[in-house]
Amino acid sequence: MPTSPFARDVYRWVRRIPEGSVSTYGDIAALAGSPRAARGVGAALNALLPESEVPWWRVVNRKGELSIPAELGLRALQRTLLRDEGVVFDGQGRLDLARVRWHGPHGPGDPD
DNA sequence: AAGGTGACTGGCG
DNA sequence: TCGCCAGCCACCT
Repeated sequence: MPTSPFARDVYRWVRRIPEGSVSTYGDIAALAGSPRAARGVGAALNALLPESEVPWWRVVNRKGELSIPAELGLRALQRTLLRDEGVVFDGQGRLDLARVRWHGPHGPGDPD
């Protein structure tokens, strides 16, 4: 349910993140055409939450951490969903972006 | 319709 | 790397 053209593009790109991979707010913002709208990506994802078909849990911050607020157990849910896809967290609750980061539509394995 | 908020980031010490 | 800070910008009153 895109409420705006921007949100529609955000969902569109997030849907392309492969299972077992993640992307960052900044990367999605860039793909959506607004490189500086990383916060906007968060706002767009926040507007859909509960059981959307959009894999919002595959979006993390630039440090490989979960930015979603811990309240409502959403943080734990995201961690669980990612773990179930095989995404590994290190001892500091972060994931190795160099290894699980999705390289976009032109990256290996996802030619456009 | 104007102003506040925040699931962000890059730059700098 | 880490913490802090000031832009940024889409969302929601």
